Amino acid sequence: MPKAEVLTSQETDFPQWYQDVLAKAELAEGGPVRGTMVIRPYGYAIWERMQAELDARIKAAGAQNAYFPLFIPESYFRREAEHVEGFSPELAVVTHGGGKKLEEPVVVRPTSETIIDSFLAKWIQSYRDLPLLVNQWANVVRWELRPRLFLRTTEFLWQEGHTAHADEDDAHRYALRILREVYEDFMVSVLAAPVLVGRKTDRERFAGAKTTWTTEAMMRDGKALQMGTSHELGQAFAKAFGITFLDENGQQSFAWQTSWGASSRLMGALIMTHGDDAGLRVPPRLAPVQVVVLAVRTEDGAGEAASKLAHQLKAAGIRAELDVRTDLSFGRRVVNWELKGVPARIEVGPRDLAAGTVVVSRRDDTSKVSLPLESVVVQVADVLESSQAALFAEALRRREEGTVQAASLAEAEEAAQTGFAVVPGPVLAADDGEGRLNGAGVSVRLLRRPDGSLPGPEENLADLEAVVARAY
RNA sequence: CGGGGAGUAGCGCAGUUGGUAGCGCACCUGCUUUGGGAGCAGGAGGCCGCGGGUUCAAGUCCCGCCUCCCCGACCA
Repeated sequence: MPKAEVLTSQETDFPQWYQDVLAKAELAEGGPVRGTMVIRPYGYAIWERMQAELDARIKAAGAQNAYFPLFIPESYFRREAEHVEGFSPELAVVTHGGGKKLEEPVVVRPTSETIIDSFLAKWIQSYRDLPLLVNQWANVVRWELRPRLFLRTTEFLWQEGHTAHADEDDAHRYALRILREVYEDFMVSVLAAPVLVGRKTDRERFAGAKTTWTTEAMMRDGKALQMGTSHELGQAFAKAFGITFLDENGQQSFAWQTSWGASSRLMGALIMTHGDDAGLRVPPRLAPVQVVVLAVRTEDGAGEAASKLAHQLKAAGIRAELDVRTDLSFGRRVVNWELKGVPARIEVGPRDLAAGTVVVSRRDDTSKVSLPLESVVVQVADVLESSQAALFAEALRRREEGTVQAASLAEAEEAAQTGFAVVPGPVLAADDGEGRLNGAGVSVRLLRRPDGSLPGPEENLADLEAVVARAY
């Protein structure tokens, strides 16, 4: 039983490694139409865990789920100039239905501001109706020129929140609340991804937004990935769709709005933040399977003991799965569970049982330890928490080691070949620094204050610093 | 749309001067195995991208078309 490379190594060819993980961990594959994606059961189980964790936070922030149509009249898009300009090139448009040419073409939603706002306009009459906070889980379509599974697909899954507020300050505070309490918290405490938070430059802003706030993380190849964004839309959409209300003084006003989203791209973030040359590594708080109990053999009571242990783990609230497929070799099964990134594996065999122990193996650091059978249920919970913390710490260290201070554009461009560069605002502001970086394949991921805190929506570039990188 | 590749078994690939379609992995059956991708034996699986042409004969040569992948511009 020779030990061969299971995957293309990250160092050899990172994109190929990514593809290998998708296939071998049975996460996803391409569909027959270019840019479409089939999410396989194990991949979807992880996505459902992401949804559950995000959804709980969204609801805690006061938003309610609703559902709006997939099809949007084409004319709706033309009502907001910047929005239509940004999205026109990537719209999928239905021109025929029921065997006949449609009177007005119908757009397959690329995002739902226009359709949702047209209903908010009907639902909002009074300041008492505000804030109005809705979210939907949906698929959207953007006709992408160069798709990559999970990272950039023509059809993708996401949640999109849309809110209306009585004044600008309330909208501003809510956009930041979503950024912090939904996105940052999920990414840090569940996904174990040390994200940076900041403001987008005008160039990187959402089409139609006044201000875009973002969460960005460094992938293992040093590139940046935008993970969740929260937009302050001002009153532009309210004016385009007629979202007005009477305030306390009986004055007619336009609502102030936000929209915010995080997508199945988070699956790509998971893979590229934690995956290694043995496959995926899923943080325990996210993992649909936290512990696999693997019966080495079924003889001498090992099968029964493994089954009993799996039940005890489930009863203790741990997401456990039993593997008694002894028609497959031990090594084969171990490799498969490692590819899928299950955080902990408990091996139960006759040899262990004779000693009253089991072997607990951690996916994050590959360590193995023999523990007493009676106490393993309690101890494995500690192992899971420890593993969660270790994955975050490892990703944070990687980002810190891969980030350099750059005093010039040339230094920034150089550093961005392998990681992040922090550039003083004045350096970026002079001579269209951002445009010149873009020309070199480097983009401004976010702006923040030099002390790392979030700037105000209007704070000047000269007083801020930028994190720049190559990005997905 | 510009530049570069590739279409042959589920996946990855080979196929010579044209001459009956092959290899590895995966799959099925049986036996032996199982503490880090098991071994042996037997077996199943093909519109060789599509259309035309040359030829006694085309995966192979010629013409046309289609699709996919990689690198750039757009982007969650």
